[in-house]
Amino acid sequence: MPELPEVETTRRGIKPSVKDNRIHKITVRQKKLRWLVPDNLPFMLEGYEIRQVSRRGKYLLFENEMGTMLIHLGMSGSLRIVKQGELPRKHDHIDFCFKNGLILRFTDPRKFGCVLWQTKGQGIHPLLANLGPEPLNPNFNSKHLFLRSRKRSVCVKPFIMDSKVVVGVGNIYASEALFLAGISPKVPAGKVSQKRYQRLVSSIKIVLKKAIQSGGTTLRDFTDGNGNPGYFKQSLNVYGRAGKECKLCRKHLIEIRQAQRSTVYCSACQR
DNA sequence: ACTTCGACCTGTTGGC
DNA sequence: TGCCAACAGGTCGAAG
Repeated sequence: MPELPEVETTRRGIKPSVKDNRIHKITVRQKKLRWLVPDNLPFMLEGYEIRQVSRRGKYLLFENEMGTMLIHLGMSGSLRIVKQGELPRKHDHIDFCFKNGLILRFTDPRKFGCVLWQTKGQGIHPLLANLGPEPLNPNFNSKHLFLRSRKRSVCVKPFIMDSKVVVGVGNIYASEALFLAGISPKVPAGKVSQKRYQRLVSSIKIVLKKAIQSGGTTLRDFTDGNGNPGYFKQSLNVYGRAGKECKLCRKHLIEIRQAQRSTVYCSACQR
């Protein structure tokens, strides 16, 4: 479900209901997620206020005086604010009940997401330790991509989807950014010039910013934490449009598979 | 150090 | 209409 724009949209949606509010009670109905939900989670969160709601890549970070809870939404996860009394459905795995009467509800049919805890003073969490730069930060630039890609034979699309290279660029926005940059997803990362990486960096930033402004991409059921869908789907040029006409040259868009993921691109506009 | 691939799950879709 | 394989917004960790 979520790439960076959807995670960021979720963060902005839930933050007003969560930040500076005190957790009263946590209910874990399913602790078998990608990793087991730690048993000490209630002990670390109940009775404390959430001081900050931030994001690193696709991880949402909830900070209190004891440490930080990490939530990843995987492929099908979501977080939303519900009113007290709203009954949990089949895949509603965790409720964070706040003193203000609202509930932060974690849902994840496929259970690829995770909810973890990092105690303050224990250093950086291993899952965050080797992440690349944030794509919207200045340290994500053409020099970074150029240097990291030298002598890499992997194709440029899976390369920019590697979270050690840059975080937050998933299958939708990698495809879209490569289209905007006019770069074929099949080019080996190590053969792309720094000049072309400059175009790619700009495209990634533009696509992500625009998607965030649109409230993310709702393909099936993504909403922002308060039930509102995202409107970026109508801006997609290639993702989900295999066989349709390229919006620039009207040639039919091609679909291939790279690293077990589908890639759609225009063989005329992307070289 | 890099590359490839299986694994983790459930729900939806498309072809027959 | 029904069945079943293929596929879906992610990414870790093992094996080569």
